[in-house]
Amino acid sequence: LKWMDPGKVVGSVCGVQIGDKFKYRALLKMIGLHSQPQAGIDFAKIEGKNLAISIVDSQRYLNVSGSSDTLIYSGQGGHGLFGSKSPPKDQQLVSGNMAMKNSMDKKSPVRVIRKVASFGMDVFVYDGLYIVDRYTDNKNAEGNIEFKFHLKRIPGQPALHSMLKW
Amino acid sequence: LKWMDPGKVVGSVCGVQIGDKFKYRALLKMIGLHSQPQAGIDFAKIEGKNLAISIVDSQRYLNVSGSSDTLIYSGQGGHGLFGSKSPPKDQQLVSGNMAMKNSMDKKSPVRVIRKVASFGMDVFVYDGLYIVDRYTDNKNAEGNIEFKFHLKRIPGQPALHSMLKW
DNA sequence: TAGACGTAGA
DNA sequence: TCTACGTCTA
Repeated sequence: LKWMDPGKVVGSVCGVQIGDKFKYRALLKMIGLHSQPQAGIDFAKIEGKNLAISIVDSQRYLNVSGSSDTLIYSGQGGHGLFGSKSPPKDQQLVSGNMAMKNSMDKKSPVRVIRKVASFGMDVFVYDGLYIVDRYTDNKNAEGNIEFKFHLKRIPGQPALHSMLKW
Repeated sequence: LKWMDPGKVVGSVCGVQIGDKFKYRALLKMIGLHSQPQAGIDFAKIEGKNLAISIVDSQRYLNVSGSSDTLIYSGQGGHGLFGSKSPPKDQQLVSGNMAMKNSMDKKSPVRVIRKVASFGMDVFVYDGLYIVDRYTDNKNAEGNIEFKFHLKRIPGQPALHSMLKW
């Protein structure tokens, strides 16, 4: 009746390689890649501080991928999603956003999972470890504060595109 | 990349016995018991008509279980759920509700899955095949039309309580 | 208890 | 595009 729980791990997950694909968010949890059923930022309390350990880029926020080793990830909260009905608000430096800042301060690695379309189907692909380099908290088009976390891929990992076998 | 899809079946599902328990709705789909991720009524087009093939009683509507072989199931739509924020409306005889009526007319069996609490956890239990006996479309407390489908358990099936082994 | 980058089908 | 008896974590 109870699911095996792989728990929360910082850094690489044993047995999971770059390019591994998963159909459902629920699978990410079972494998131990990302525990949150919907939230994009997963974090864990490490030595008394919440550190971000994985993020899922489902392209529902206005994230920007620069080169293949750069990712700009929008903070959560404030209803900044596409098609959200709730009135927009300022994002707050709490919860997942605070965890992202803490990971930045500690230079702690963050797993990145990207939702990509493949043959008309969506899949979640593991893209390896990133470091949060810096963040901004500018106002967006509606005038509300929105965090943007700038992540850099840790060098030495195989390129994602070279690991994609469909 | 693709899930095995057991497809939609009317009546019993091969390999599934009364009393079988499932933790998640997603499992009901994988097994072929109920394809809808949230909707309570699943249906399929049979000989040109949509017939209800399975329902999930999650107790979010005001359903009434009479004796162990009777079930009164509320129609869908009209936001008749507990804690719904949307303004209530009249339910319409469309979609799942229409499928329930069609199953009634054809005396086509409907699988019933019940969400029950067990040791503080929720589980979905397969309860066997029912026939839609009749339905009403009275106004509820708020003055909106609400369907009530009266289902009778097909005789000869083992009692659910006798199959429950926790 | 409420928030969160869900998901399939109509 | 939107609805639908979802589901987990904090």
